[in-house]
Amino acid sequence: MEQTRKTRDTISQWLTDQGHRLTRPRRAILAVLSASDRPLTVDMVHSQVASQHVNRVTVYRNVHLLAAAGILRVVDATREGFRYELGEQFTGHHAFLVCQKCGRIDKTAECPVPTEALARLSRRVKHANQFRVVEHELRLLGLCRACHA
Amino acid sequence: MEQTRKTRDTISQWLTDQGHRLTRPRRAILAVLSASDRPLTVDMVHSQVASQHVNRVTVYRNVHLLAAAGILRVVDATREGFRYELGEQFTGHHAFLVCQKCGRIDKTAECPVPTEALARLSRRVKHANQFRVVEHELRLLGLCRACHA
DNA sequence: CTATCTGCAAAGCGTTTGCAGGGAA
DNA sequence: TTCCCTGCAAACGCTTTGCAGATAG
Repeated sequence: MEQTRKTRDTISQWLTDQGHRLTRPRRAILAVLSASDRPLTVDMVHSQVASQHVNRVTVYRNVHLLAAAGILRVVDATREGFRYELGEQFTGHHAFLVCQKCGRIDKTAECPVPTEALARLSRRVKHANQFRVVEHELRLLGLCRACHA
Repeated sequence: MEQTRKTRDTISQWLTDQGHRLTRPRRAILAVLSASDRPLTVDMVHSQVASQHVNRVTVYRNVHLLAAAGILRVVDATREGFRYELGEQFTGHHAFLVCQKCGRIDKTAECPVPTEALARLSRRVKHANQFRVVEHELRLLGLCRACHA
């Protein structure tokens, strides 16, 4: 995939530009997250890189590092610990589908929050709460296919 | 406060109707959550009821019970464990302000997600993902007053 | 060659569970 | 009086940390 190839190069660049090394575990972890179409927990990532002799602790340390480097986005816990996915600069903006029963999280193709309505609320909370909105995250809670069967 | 009084009676009713007892710890926990204008962690609740000899474990058990009973809404983790607030039937629908630095969570007065745009997306994911949307949660991420100073 | 990174083991810490005594209805 | 609930202590499981050896650049 040229697309995938490009993304991978961009990410590598991003990493090395910040003075981080491109190690074997990091390649493996990024490959798993790049190939996934939904946020993954540390455990999910680890189960896919364990065969390549990547320690669970190394996964923990690297998702933190990658998130701090702006390559990963922390999606959030709903059981099972935090989840991680590639940042919006790689995947585009979207909402989340969170299953209230099993905790599974998927992404939607689009986000229904209108830009100007959001901007209006951002201005309001800026004044009312002295809160500076940087980004937003819409979670649609409900039941996934497996759980409402 | 007549308003507060009414809410408290409603909640008590809700509890006893489901066969649960109205105990001293439960009154204390509900009083704290009712008085708060933002979601609280177990730790926050406990620190406010500890003086009344309510054990931390009892807080854990009761927020679970109250959430299962539909009285509390689980807001979510962003460090510091899960947070709880009264259900929307008591507080109305709103969005959240989540500080990316300190983890503080506040509520907004309104939610900028338009009903029909949401309904449209719900229909779409119902077909595309076989996912049934029950409710939604909009989180505005950024910096709170204390953290951008 | 050197500073960063990894793996292993152990510590940390928030949350859950077992059990006996206590209290609401 | 009965069953639900609470408190205490211990168990659990995920996450973090210390340290010595490995490795990218």
